[in-house]
Amino acid sequence: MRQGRITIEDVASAAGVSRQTVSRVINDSPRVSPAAKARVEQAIAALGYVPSLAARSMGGGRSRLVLAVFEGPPPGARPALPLDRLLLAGTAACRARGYRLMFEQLASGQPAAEGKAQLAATLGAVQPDGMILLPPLGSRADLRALAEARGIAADSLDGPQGAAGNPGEAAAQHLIALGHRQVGFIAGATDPQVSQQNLAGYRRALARSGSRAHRHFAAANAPDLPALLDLAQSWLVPTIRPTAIIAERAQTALAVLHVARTLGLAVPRELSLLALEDDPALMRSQPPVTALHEPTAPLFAAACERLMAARDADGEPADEDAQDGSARAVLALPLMLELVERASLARAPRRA
Amino acid sequence: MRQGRITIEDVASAAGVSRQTVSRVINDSPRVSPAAKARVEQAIAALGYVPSLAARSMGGGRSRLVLAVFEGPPPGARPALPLDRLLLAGTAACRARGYRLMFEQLASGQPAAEGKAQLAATLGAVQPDGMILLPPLGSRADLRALAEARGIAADSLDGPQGAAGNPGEAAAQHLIALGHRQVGFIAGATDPQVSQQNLAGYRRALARSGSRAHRHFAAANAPDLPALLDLAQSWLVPTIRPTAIIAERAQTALAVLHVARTLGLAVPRELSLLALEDDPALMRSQPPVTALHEPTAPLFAAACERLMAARDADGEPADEDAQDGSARAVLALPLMLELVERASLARAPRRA
DNA sequence: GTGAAAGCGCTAACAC
DNA sequence: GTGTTAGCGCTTTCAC
Repeated sequence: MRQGRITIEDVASAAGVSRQTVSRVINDSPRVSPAAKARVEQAIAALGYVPSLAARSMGGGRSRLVLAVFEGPPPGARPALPLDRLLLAGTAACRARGYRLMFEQLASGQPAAEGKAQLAATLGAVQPDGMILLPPLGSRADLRALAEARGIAADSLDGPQGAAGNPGEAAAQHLIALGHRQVGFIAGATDPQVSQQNLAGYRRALARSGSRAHRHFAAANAPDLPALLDLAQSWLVPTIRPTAIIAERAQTALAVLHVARTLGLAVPRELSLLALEDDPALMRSQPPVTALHEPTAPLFAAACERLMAARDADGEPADEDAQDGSARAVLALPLMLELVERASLARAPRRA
Repeated sequence: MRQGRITIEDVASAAGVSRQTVSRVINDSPRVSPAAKARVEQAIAALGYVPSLAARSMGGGRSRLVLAVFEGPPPGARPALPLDRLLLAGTAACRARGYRLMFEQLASGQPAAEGKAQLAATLGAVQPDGMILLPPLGSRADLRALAEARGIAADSLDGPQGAAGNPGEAAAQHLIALGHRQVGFIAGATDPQVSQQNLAGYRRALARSGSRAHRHFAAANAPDLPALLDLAQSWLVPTIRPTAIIAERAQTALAVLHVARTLGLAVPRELSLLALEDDPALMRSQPPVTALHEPTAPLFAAACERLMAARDADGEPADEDAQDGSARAVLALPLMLELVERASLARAPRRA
């Protein structure tokens, strides 16, 4: 049993009011006289009172908890999600509104039914006010139903609809719009499925534009550094070479950049570079490399916000973040992608 | 208010017992007749009953929550901690015992008093059963005191004592023990302070051995890829060159490996390579690169275990993880470091 | 072995 | 505006 935990009752008697009034103050209900409010607030500060989450949850039916559900990585592999950033962004967003974030990991290989059972147990135990299905769980209607049955709001990063786009396709389109025909693509995403989709999207975009570059300048697998350098070399040395390259990984883009510089190819004048993953290192390279990626962490924070706002049914959103010098733009339709414009993109040179 | 939430009462009446008996079953207390236990368990399964965390917390004074406290990264920087792995390992460890993990981020630049106040508020609200101070917070006695005052067990990755070692020094010693004199070091850790310490440790070890290599083969800052390749080149081409190189980052080790191969230097026969960070990519390189690092995630999971075991005061530890082919060894004194032995280390060649 | 009673700290619904 | 009364779903303590 907790030691001399100070409760709402202590505050009440210290302030000479009933505990209900104290409750009203901490929930800033409008119907409290300024005088009483002041006394209560002072007592709270003096005693260092903090309301218990568990008690509030029991009493009021609101747990002030948001549950983030994700699919764990297959054993030995790295997670496909930037969990560290999600954790940072999510806890911050929740804190700002007095909520707390909890993560639930569903085993990856697991049959759907098992994951469902596990989630059901967690929802029952934790009783979060809201649940966020992280990719690729956003499409799991069964999990959504689970929440709905319990009166728990569910959301995902794709927004309520689930209209995620294809980064590979968008990137290719963007480059094509800049006049490029010879556009290369180097895969390497953590999740091979994601790579598949990006590659397919890239191919579609190029085919639509009438280019055939995707037959020569598409690398499907994730080579290690030596292979990567060789690959870039083999693409960039010949006269007929890509004028733009899309790299799924930031590291890959950096490696290509290195090769280009070695060969005396000017970036972006003679070669445009676009990464499908953002990373601080892209900012510090020479020149800084532009990235087009799904802004997972911000989307996650936004989802947290949505859930909390829905519960609280009030307006005031939390604070927003600062800038870092790169130009950022969220691409319009058909997808939620962020283009972090730096200095590695240019119109295609006259003769490719 | 939650819909038709099924409670312990529902289970009790379904099983024809008092709710007390149900409580005994879910807490597996010994004093329940097998018959009653069976009926209750069946009712639980039939109804899909899950005890509410909040209610248990209120009733019993145990929240079954573990709080992990970490210092957030400075804005724009990446976290020094492998938060993603911590999240994975921690949630798994806690799950296994029916606990849940929560993270608390203390702003990095923040004055100590503010962080303390924030943590105090969180401890009050969440009332975790245990708290883990992640590096470098493990040394903050004030935060520990906060927990103690509330009867909350505190722990950190260094163990109760705080006897962390110096990976840079240990790595250098290990290589020296293998006969190397010309040992190089390339920094690049996320946290510059960590780099400083590793570098210092490396210098100490070399100085002790009488080598002067640290005057020529120590790179203090984290160069980008091109600079890195140049650096490796400049070290490895001359006749007097390192026979072993320590790299703080896995990526760095890989880059050096590439340069060595380009130059026709056999790894590990002519050049040993040791990374101070582990990464799946090290496993897949040619040859696989050995790593010596603080096994943060396992240590974290162990800390969770310790806290939960202390609370539960029972013996049974949770399941342990599997292997992946690399040989692992936890170095004895004076530090908690894990040597993931792969194939990039050998005794120094006859003439350096 | 089992049950009845009390209480954990809070909020919702009503009084006043 | 403020206080009073009920619970929320569990565990504890103590009877039986």
